[in-house]
Amino acid sequence: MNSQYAVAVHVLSLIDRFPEHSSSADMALSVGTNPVVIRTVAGQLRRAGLIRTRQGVAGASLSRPASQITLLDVYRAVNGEDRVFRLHERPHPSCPVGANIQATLEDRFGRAQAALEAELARSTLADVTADLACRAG
Amino acid sequence: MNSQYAVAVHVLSLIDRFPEHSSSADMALSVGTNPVVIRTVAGQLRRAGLIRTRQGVAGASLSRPASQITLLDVYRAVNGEDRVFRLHERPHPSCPVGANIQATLEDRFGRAQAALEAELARSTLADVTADLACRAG
DNA sequence: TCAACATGTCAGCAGATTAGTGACAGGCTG
DNA sequence: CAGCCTGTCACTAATCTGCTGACATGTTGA
Repeated sequence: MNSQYAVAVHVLSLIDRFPEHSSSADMALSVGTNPVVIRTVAGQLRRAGLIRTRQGVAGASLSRPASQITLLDVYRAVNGEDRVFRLHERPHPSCPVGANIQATLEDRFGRAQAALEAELARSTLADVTADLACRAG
Repeated sequence: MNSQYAVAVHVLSLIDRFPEHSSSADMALSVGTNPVVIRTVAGQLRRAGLIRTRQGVAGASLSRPASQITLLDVYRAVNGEDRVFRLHERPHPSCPVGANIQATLEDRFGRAQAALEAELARSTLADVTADLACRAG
């Protein structure tokens, strides 16, 4: 898993708390990376319908309230259909184990993925920014 | 996540069901890879205390019953302390968001990781091999 | 004893992934 | 129209991934 997910949550938190400083240059300072990286992540969030941006105009805004954006939404926006666990590619079809291991693993790994996503769905962006405000004192 | 985890479960299933064909060469055939890959994964499983091997002697054996080896044990054997989600490295310490985002994400991502691991702990190697036997008919 | 074979481990390779960066087309605003 | 912004591309360097040859070391049976 690349760190784009963490960057995406960071970016959304900035847009929620400091919309007046949500240009790619400003957010790049807070995230500690290049503005192009911010614009790339913002593009994924925009295509997922989580934020609104306008070419040529600094800043971004949330498409819906922070309380209605879950960490699962962000995960899907950044990760697409990728799963946490990967299968090996070429198990031997003539071996009783090799012939069936992929289906079995897909089942078990799928349950783990579902548990992960269910937990992500329990946190919203509002929870995150409330937590940030609490920590900032 | 690399596919070593899937390979590790495959290897353990082979050792459980066909211990007489658990040389690195035989298992490499079933997994569809090079024997060195099998020996590397087997080394991780051995260091984690899940299997026993002897240098110079073909084959491996489980260190304890398959019903007492969970998929979480295998995950930890192969993955060490690595977590599914990565944080970005250099958030800005002077920004209220940047200064606290890592702690917040560590908390939320940690819960998701815990949910994932709890689900993995619910499956044992015995469950996997039973499933394989069922599918093989 | 020794030939044959096995494991354990390392080094190196090619291809994919990751993060960062410069460049620039195109849009907005005063 | 000057200046600034976003969206996107191409390129680089570093890292990761899977595979493979090589070889030291241990075991076994003749």
